[in-house]
Amino acid sequence: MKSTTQAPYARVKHFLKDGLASGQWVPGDQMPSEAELVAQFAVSRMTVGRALRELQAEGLVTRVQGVGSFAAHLSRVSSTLTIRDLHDEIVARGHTHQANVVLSRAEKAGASLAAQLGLKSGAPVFHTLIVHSENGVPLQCEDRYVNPACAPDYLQTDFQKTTPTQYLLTVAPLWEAQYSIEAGSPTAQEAQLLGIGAHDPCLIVVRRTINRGVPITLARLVHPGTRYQISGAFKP
Amino acid sequence: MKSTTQAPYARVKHFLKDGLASGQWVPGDQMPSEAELVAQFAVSRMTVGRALRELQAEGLVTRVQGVGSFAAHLSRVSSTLTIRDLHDEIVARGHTHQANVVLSRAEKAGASLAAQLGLKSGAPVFHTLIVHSENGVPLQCEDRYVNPACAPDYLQTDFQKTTPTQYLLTVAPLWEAQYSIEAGSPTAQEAQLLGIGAHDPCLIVVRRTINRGVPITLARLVHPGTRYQISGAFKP
DNA sequence: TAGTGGTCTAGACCACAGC
DNA sequence: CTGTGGTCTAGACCACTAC
Repeated sequence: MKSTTQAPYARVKHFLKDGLASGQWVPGDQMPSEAELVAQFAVSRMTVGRALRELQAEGLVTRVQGVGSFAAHLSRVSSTLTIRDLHDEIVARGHTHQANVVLSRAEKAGASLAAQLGLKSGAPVFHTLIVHSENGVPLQCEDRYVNPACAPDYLQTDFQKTTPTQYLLTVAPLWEAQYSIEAGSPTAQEAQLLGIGAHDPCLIVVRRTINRGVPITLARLVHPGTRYQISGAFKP
Repeated sequence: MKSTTQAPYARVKHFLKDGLASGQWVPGDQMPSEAELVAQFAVSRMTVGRALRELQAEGLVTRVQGVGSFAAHLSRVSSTLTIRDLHDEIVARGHTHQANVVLSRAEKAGASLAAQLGLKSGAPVFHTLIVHSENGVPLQCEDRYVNPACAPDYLQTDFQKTTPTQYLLTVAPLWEAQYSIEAGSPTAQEAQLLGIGAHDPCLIVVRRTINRGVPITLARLVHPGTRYQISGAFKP
């Protein structure tokens, strides 16, 4: 497929996208029906159907069976937030990554933690505290609890070579995650480990990962506000 | 389509998803070819093609023409970050939203700002500073610059009723955005407007919006760390 | 050459909404 | 009833990769 000769479904898709971008159809407007597009572009219904289905998946079009296709209301603009493994992220920048394992042991879960990992209060959990550095500068303090049932060999991992995220992806593909991102102050220990002041702003990501309904891990990732940011783009 | 009787393409898709979730295919493994799935499920190639194409769009499968389909490496886990309009977000929680317009005027753009908005240095830009409150509590300080060419009537908007985001969506659908999220301290003015201490951690989102290659607006959104967080989920 | 994915067609049946 | 989208089929041609 040459770049100058797009596939028919792509031509239909771009035609509709252009119309949306130029305001030809404003949110709520009814868009051409599949039959109209079939006639206009002299293609089969499968082809225009694919174009519309992909636009729907991208959130640009709303379709209702028996009614029609409509320009979507874009009051919610969704972007793609990519949570990369920190090791990959650092290496991709051409820098060196170093992990300092502060703590790695089994503990008894408190009530709150047990609830979040789907365990009974007092059940054993794995706990690691690792400081990740980029070119020697502390970038993230990773405080993580792991459900032993999902990763019995977790504590035997050499976290200097394999990040917990990488290891956990091998034992259980990541199929569901809840996260929250907020700004806050580090704990006294975190401030010391990261080499920052007790009141320096930090970007804190809390992430809970679940595989097939079973909670795997709960992580609190603390980053110095001056050294780390999350960035991304929204491109329809 | 009954919930107990899935569409064929969905059955194929779930079969492959289950296999990936259970580790039947680990990242890098070759998955069944279209022809094999056609035989196994007794469906047409279009149907298995759709299943595989959607899995590819979800980032779970990598496909290479002439080679095959493979379980994707999930080192990058992408989630969907939804940037909702703050007004909608507050109203959705059943709370009241109030906007306090601190500043609304035209200014001359400095070099850096002009560059980011694609203007000449010294060209006029619209500048608004609005404090958004939820149930009377300041939640966001919105410092925004707007390209006058894209929204000539911007300053005539009643920001008590319509947020800048809502207005800008009407004059130009949002087609591209770059954002960064970081933790930092507020400026002295922001601290005062938000009613927080000068060193309280804040979640700062900087967003630049572009429509059809033309920069529309640049916004700095400062939120008190104790009152605001971004949350979301990753669900394949 | 054989196997893979990428795409298209022409028609079909169904479910649903509105008149 | 008509018009809409939701889905499927059976076969086809092409481009690419590997051998």
